[in-house]
Amino acid sequence: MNIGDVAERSGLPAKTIRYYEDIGFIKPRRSLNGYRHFDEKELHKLAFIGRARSLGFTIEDCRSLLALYEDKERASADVKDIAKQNLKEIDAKIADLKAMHATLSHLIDECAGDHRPDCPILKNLGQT
Amino acid sequence: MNIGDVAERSGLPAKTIRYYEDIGFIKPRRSLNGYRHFDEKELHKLAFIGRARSLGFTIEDCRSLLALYEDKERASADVKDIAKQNLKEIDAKIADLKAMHATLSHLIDECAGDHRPDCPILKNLGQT
DNA sequence: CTTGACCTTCCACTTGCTGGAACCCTTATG
DNA sequence: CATAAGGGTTCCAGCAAGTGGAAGGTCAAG
Repeated sequence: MNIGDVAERSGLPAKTIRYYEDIGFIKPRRSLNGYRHFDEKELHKLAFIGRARSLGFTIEDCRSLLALYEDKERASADVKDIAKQNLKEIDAKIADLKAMHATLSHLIDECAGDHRPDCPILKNLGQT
Repeated sequence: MNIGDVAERSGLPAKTIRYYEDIGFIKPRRSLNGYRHFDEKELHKLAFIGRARSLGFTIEDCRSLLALYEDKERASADVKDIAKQNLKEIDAKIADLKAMHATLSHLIDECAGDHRPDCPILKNLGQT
């Protein structure tokens, strides 16, 4: 497979795949013409990374998960720890966003939103 | 005020304040020794930006909000539009994070988390 | 006089890509 | 055979929104 096929099958842009090679996730062989040549295993690995990324795992998380994935001896507890840590971060982000939501929607409700210059949103932001 | 005082009173790191000068939010005068010299107005502006940023407004949003803030003729509707757009983005982020949360906590629940190598989290990520 | 706390500038790095330029390779068509 | 389209390659730059650090100037106290 060339990079375009892998891009299509993994759902990742070709640029991203080259980037993932740069940072050492994959090491595809090269054809005589210099093109990257991917096998199923690498496609699989890229798809794995793509799914992990879409679940909010960082690149470094992916590195750990991949290592665990390829280590037949690893304990599921190690993986669970990473996932749990990730879940905690997700929870924190949700809490933050909810607080923002509350403040902002309160301000929006109070704002007349007409042509008059009086605006509680700016008033609030400007409070020293 | 020197930058340290402003940093303390605004809650922004000095580095960030210099950065905000770089991108044109403020133009503090300089003392003879080259130190930045801030007045209350600039402190106020920085605090305004800090609050807006903590509500999730981007730097570009802040630029618009500041312009509106300093324009006595502006209609509150303009401000409300920016805030509403922001709220929409917050909602979308919350929805995304909730979806991640659901998937991940489901996987975590299914994972034994012991020393055995069988792990549903990796199994799921590896599904081609 | 020296120490330590400030301040200055500038450059590099972060995260996770993305865009573009300039160029090479392959295949199909006029 | 020329050429054009549509792959591929490299490298360089940039995004947001700062953060870290080096190298150096300034100021007040002991």
